[in-house]
Amino acid sequence: MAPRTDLAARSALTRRRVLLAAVDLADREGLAALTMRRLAQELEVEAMSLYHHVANKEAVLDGVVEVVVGEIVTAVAGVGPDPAEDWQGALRARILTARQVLLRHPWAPEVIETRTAMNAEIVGYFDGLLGILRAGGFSYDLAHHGMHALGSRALGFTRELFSPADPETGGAEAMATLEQLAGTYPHLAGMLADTAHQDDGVLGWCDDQAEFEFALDLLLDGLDRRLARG
Amino acid sequence: MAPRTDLAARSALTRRRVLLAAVDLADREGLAALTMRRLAQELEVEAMSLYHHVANKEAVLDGVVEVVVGEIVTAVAGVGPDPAEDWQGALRARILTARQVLLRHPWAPEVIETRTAMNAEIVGYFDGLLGILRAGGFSYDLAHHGMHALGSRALGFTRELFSPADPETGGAEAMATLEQLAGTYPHLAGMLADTAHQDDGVLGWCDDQAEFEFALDLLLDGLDRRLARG
DNA sequence: CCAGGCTCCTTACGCTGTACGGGTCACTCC
DNA sequence: GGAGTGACCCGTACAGCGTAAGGAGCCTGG
Repeated sequence: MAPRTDLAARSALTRRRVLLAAVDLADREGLAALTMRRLAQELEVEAMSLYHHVANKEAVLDGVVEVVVGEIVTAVAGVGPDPAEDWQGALRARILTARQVLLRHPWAPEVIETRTAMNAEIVGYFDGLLGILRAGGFSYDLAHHGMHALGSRALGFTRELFSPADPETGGAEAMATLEQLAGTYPHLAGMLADTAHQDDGVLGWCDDQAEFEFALDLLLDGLDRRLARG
Repeated sequence: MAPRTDLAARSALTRRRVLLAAVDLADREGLAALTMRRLAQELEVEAMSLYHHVANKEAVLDGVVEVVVGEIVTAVAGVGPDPAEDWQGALRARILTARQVLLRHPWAPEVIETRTAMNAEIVGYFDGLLGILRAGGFSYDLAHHGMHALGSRALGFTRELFSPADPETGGAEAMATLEQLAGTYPHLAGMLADTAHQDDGVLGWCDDQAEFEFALDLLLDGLDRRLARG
């Protein structure tokens, strides 16, 4: 029964549409909600229908990374100074732009880190970064080391260790366990006491953006010295 | 039926025994094999019995991190020079020792990065690192930035982006896709050509240990300059 | 002696990814 | 024009996951 004239209305599934829906779903409801059934539901389709456009769930995850990195590639196009004159500035601008994109997809780092193969978008992005270093006078060897040293930071993210799921109560919680153990952890207690009065007090004192830039500049400076050293 | 005199023989389940078995299982068969049923089977027990010693699977994962970091804490005890005289050497020695421990548990980084709360072992380890920086003359503020900059490297690991599951064929595979796209990715192609003749050729040219130390020294040097700068 | 509480087991539920076997459409080619 | 062909989608089913609920045997304290 049920005349399926709605086929056109649903405008036909494509790999692209599946992947965009997956990104959208993860953005709205988190990575855990990204299941094949839920994704299919989002596209008003049955789960098994997805398998005609993607090989399996891994392929979906590969695909969403492709989409997100595509966003990055688009966003970084043309930003920053001329690398031949200021490679540090050029690299810095690109990486901070990439970070802005990833802040819109907080689930993406977790997915990216579980990928084992590159895709065209990623390779292209890295090739661009490498081009900046080369324009700045880097040897292939030093550039290679530099890219490794940047690691995931090159894509604009670093995974914070033990960041509480709920920053609201998480900070206070960590604070409490720390205070009651101040005797056994003198240095942490000291650091806490030192920074407590200059900020709001809880572990929310860590400014992600500032820490990211601090570490990035540390690395860029270090690379610059290696470059000057020859 | 089945007289259960074997209770003593199985020497009674404890939280500790569960966690050690979990670490052992992950070491032997990988993280994917670490399921509640499989773990129970390892301990010659039914899955639900585990829940009398651990709250749930998350608690198991918290626990294995605790065990692994415990190994690290034991391993780093007393290694390296006196931090008051050589904080860089002291920090370096500790971190490289931690790395050795984690190389024995290749699945651990993935678990560690998904934890949201600290445990006593971790806090203790970090307090020790902080102590080294303080002995080296760091302000609490700079030490804090430094710890963030080190990130997971402080525990001896960094997650490589897109490292192939099978390094054997993975490198050659990446190589192949790269070669055929040399035109569109000139810098990567150039780097490949440059390094190909000085090593075995495939992407196995990346020496993890060397890259880790390069980046670590970059950061330590950078911190030293910030320290000297005041 | 026996009540209570650990420990452990059995069963079952809802969820996951996905293999398999269709059914229905748009199109192509004789 | 009618038959075939392939793309697309669905329904059902299975094995495996984490874990809630309840029951059985043993150890210990009153």
